[in-house]
Amino acid sequence: MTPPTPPTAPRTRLTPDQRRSQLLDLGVRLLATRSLDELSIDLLAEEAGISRGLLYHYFGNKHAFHEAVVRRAADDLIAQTTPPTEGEPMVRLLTSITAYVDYVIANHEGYVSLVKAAAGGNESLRAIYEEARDALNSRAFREDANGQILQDTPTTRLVVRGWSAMTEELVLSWIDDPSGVTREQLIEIVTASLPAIVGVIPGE
Amino acid sequence: MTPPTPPTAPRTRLTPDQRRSQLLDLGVRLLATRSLDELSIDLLAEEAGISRGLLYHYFGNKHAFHEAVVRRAADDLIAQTTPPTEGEPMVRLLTSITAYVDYVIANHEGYVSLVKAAAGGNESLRAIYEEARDALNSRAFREDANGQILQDTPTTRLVVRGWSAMTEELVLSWIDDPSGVTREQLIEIVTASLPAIVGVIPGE
DNA sequence: CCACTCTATTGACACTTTTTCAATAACGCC
DNA sequence: GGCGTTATTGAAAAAGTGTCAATAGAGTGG
Repeated sequence: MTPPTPPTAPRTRLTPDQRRSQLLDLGVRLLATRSLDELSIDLLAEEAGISRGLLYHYFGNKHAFHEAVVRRAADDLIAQTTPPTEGEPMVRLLTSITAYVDYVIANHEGYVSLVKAAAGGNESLRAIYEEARDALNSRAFREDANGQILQDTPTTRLVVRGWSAMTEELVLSWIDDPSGVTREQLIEIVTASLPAIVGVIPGE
Repeated sequence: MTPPTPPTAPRTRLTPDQRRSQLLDLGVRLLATRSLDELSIDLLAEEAGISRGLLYHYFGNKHAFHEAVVRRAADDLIAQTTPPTEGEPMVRLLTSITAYVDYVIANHEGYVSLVKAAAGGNESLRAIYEEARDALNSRAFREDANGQILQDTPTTRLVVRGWSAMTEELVLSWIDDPSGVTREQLIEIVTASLPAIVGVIPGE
């Protein structure tokens, strides 16, 4: 029941960089509509119009390919939510959170796949995700001419990790079912809860 | 390069309940150190010292086996953290959180398995996890003779979901690296942050 | 203590997906 | 227009999943 392959598809030859990019982009795109382990080499090769062998040539094995796709998605997230480097700290934080929320809204499917892939995956996948999240988190600590929002202590770091897990859960749950909460309220809740939680750290 | 299998391993015959238990326990243990799709039937059968066929006999297919493993971990969590039904609401919450934290400390492996599988898995796996988490969360809402802690509105539910994701992240991160925070402080942070976050919900 | 029966357990086989690799054929260069 | 480099392919091996008739523990009755 092989679909009648056009006699012999004319093979197109790209530069390694072009090909790699094409495959990663396609991977990210496909990931939005299925889970990581449903993203088979077979499927990808067919969608890309290439042989399976080529994928192995570029990425070595399925797992490495998945890793590259997740890294691509994570980089995309970071790139599209870069915060301003100037302004009042709280304003910068608000801007950063707004960018994050809007990114998740716009790339809902893809973001869910990223999170799922990372959470359910092995060490290396989780590491990529951790790295991305640290990049987001550290924005709350970043120091600049206007001073920084939070002290950088181990406990604060821990609490910020927690806050960021909460943020992720809130945004994703909200998208599933806003139940009366507006985007603005959501952003307000997320933003205001950071100082609220940090304020709860026991003095030493 | 097959390791020299002892001529023919003497087959041991257990009761179905014993065997099922053995396999589920092993499954939970193995899942703690690898991802769901690295938990192959092959690996499990080898670790258990049985044939692959036996796994299929008991669980039907790989997916059903995964589901059974996750359900096992979830049931264990619920059973071991039943909260008190009496007392001041805040005291009950504290007791409940303490039980949760101690459970995660004591059953780190099993809990990690549960979280990983749920986050990375499909609908049915996530449902099992959600069910367990709802059972924990609803304790914060449970009404009794002493009144309840929180109003039960959609927004509050949303925020509690977030809080609970934060709690999970905090406890797991803390176990990985306590960096100076004591168990008591951790519990205090987690407990105090629930009212702190709820207090941040915008009035309407 | 020895069949005998019941059923837990196995092993070999069919099928799907991943991985390997020698052979092939685009494209740039002379 | 021929030539060399190397991107790309296709076929076949390997690994994983699922099926099922055949095998052999372990308790039971004689």
